[in-house]
Amino acid sequence: MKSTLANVASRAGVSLATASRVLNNSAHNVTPDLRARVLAAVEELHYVPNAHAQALVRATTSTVGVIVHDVSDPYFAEIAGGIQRVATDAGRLLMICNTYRDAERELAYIDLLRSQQVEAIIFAGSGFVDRQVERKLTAHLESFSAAGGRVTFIGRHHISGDAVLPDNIGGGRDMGKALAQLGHRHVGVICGPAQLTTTDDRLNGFRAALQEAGIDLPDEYLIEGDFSRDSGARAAAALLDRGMPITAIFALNDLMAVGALAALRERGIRVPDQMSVAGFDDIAIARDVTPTLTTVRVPMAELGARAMAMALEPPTDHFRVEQLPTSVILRESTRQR
Amino acid sequence: MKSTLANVASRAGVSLATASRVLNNSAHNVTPDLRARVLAAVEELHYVPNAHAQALVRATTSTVGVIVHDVSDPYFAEIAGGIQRVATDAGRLLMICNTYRDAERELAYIDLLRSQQVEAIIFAGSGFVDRQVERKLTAHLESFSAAGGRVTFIGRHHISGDAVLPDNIGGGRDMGKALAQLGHRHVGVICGPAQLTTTDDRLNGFRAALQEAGIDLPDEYLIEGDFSRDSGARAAAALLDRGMPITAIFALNDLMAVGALAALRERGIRVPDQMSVAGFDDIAIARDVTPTLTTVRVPMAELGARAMAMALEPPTDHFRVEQLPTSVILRESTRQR
DNA sequence: CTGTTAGCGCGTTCAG
DNA sequence: CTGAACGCGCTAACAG
Repeated sequence: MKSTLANVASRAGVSLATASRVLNNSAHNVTPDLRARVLAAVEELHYVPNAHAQALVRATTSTVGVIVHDVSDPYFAEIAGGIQRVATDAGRLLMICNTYRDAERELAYIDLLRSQQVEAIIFAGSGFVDRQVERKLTAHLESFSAAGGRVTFIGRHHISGDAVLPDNIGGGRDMGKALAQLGHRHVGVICGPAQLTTTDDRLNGFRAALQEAGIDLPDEYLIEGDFSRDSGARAAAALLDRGMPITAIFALNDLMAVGALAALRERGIRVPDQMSVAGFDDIAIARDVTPTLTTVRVPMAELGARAMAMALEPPTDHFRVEQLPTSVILRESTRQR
Repeated sequence: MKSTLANVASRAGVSLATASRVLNNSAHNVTPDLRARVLAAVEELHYVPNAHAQALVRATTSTVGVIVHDVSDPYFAEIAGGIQRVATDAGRLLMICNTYRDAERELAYIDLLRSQQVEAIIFAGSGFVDRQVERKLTAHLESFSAAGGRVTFIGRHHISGDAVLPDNIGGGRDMGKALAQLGHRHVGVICGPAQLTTTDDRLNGFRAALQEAGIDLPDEYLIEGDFSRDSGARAAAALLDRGMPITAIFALNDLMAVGALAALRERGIRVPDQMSVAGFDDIAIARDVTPTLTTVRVPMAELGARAMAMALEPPTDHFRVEQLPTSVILRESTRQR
């Protein structure tokens, strides 16, 4: 016996409409007697409404899509946690999709989520600088928004929509100031993928601060990673091989900084005595590596929570952009030069 | 203009059925001419099929539910990654739900996923020893299975269903042997929540190995944590405060071991010189903490991948149970006594 | 090869 | 206060 409203109704000896009403606490009142009979039938049949049938007839779905680069990356895991919390409180279900930084997959997921009639889509993680990609993205989202779907971005700009951003430029600048103040004049930087806006912002802020302090940041001091731990290790090694007089390494995220720490250890270079290391994000393990990692704290969970909240609020006539502050946290991996 | 099949059909000047056929590559062949017109209309209208309407009429949904304790825990993040990979390859969409170890929430999610008509539910993470809870769980799952839903468990037994298990008992035993061999005769153990089967298995295996080596494991050497990093730190501190002659601490998961490492560092106790520390799982950061962490490797991603694969295979007449091997990995945090 | 039609399970008018 | 009937968007017979 399938668990459908019709079965519940007939078992309770009432009409379909009545059964529906008691399940939805409809404005129409139902006789306590009938109500009880329906509830009993629901219990006996282990009835749960078919969400798809409901979705077909209701205006909205109460499920929201989340598109991230990779949830198993602690940065996104933290953000997802923040989103989840607010979503759960609001009775929303999450569909989490990993793009693994593939722009095409991102587009495919938008369609997929659209086909699921999600009420909102939250993008977490940096966007692509590529103009072409952004255009396609916008086109795909347009049909979604047109149908009443809400869209929110976390840490991505150059795009039309509500957004909540960590202050990447400010964070980069503050780290630049901090390292300059510590007396470092030659700093190697492990960047993220060139086409990500996050990379741009953090680096630009950092470079600006150095310039203010009269410090140059030549191109050969820069090296590209992909925000993963292992790429950080490789990049640090490569940086060392270039034989430059650097006294500090700034990785544009913590995961790469952790990799750099490992690479330095392997080569017997003591941190911070021989080389200072700094990261960005302040993921949980930043406190557990040795030495503990100096970094820029990004309020990840809060970023996620705010984005979810915005997506649930009624749309405004203009796009809202919220910026959340970042702050440098000095730990053991950096020291005065 | 809403994006529906009907609109696509009328725009292409064909019938609903024809439009449906070209979109589903139905066995029925369609004239190239008509096919092209439909495809063009799809393009212009940015049409994506309504998954709910499809679900209502199709046998199965191609989305599977995943119930975990907490995805932002690296252990589950790894497992989820493995599930995700196989799911993506098989064209399945994932709905990930966090229970935060709340048995009630777990039951609620089963109903929720059932209402979403998911084709399978995968449970990741230890079950509860509680008989009452298991009974309720089984009851909820029964109606799901009865309707053709598939169920797979990761690391949970005492329950009827297909399962893939890490060899927790064997892992515990091997670690017991290893520590005994290193000469440790007084080992403090930081356990997980008492009602989780994982805690039982790992501890029982460990205790058995110690006994074989003629080593006692008195109750005051045990302390309960909740598998989180901070609980590990607290537990280690408490263990030290008891003033016992322990020379090693075995935490039943890596996260707690990392916490213990932090607590020891804070008290100025050198690892492994003054105290050896071991964990369980081999999460990524086990290699990045200092000293690197001795642990029992659990093939987490593989666990997830196998579970997803099993859920996708046709059901058998009996429950299948696969056990994946674990192995001790000796690193720097333990040493000969 | 193509079009017409009958449901899938549910919420919601509209009469009674 | 209750029930019958319609339609959401789509697929799968069934005719033509």
